[in-house]
Amino acid sequence: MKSDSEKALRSFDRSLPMALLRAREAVMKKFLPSLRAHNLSSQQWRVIRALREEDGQDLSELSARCFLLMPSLSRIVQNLDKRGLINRSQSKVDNRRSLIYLTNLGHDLFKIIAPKSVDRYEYISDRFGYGKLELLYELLDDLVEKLDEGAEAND
Amino acid sequence: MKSDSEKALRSFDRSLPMALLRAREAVMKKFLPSLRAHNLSSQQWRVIRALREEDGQDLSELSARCFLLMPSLSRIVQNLDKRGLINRSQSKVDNRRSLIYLTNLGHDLFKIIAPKSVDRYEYISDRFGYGKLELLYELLDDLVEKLDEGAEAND
DNA sequence: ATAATTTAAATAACATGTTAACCAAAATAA
DNA sequence: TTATTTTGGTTAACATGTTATTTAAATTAT
Repeated sequence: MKSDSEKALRSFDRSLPMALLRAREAVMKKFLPSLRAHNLSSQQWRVIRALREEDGQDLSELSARCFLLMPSLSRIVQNLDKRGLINRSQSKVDNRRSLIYLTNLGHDLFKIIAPKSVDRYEYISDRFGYGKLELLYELLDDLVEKLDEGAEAND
Repeated sequence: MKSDSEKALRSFDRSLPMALLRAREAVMKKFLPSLRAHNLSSQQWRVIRALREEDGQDLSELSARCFLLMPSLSRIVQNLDKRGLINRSQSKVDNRRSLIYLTNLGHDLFKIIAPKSVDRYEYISDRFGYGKLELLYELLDDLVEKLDEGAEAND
């Protein structure tokens, strides 16, 4: 005998966060070893990629682009700095900001790893189908858009 | 002037792991406060839900169902045990296993929170569309299936 | 110009993710 | 049976996720 709330609650298999998490794991699974071979986490890789797209971002910009919270990013940047993969320099116009730049070493590492990422996407595209992959992107973007715009009114 | 590998590498906006992560955050955003109000993390909630579906699972079963690694699960179970939300009892047939059961307190907490989860799904279904939600589930399942079956040969 | 507020970033504290090492119980091999 | 291997679970160590707190610099208000 089940209560109303229990009856309506989705089973585990139909949990959307779990489904998204599982998909993410499956996608990254074969790529992570390429990162680990260079002692990089997926988050550190995100930062390097973001800097490769636009060098000299401050932490707030990086935080938004990499989808990392400031405390995490702060530690990650310290780590990459110690390893010589990035440089920090203080902004001339705002002493609070520090601007982050990829070093030559960072660029070199990017060039080594990037092809592995390309390979992985090709594999996924082959396996899953290019059309379905594009459809998935659209659905995910649309979902975020719909939920975010609904949230604005409440925040 | 860009190298071949850089040319082909997807931009940040087209990173599948990031898109999945963003979607997951958007989906959970409005539900997390309901958990935090009872000092529960989403992972702890997953364990409680799994036990509600089948009481008396061992840690390995829970690990697979909740998509949590053993070390994480081990700590989570210790935490929930200390708080009186679950019970542990050693298996009679295998002294290595400990079986986990929801306490009455655990069941009560479930009954309080579950309706919030139901509400959230209704909201998402309304906003995003039921058909698109089902399509998204199908695509995610299919993606995992395709990638996992390809992986078996390599592992 | 001074005070109050906001903002960028760092730190603290604790939970989780992740790999490796470890231990004891169980299964298998010899 | 005894030795070896496998398995269930814990712990260690370190990176990250998350909320709250803190500091200094910038902005705004008075």
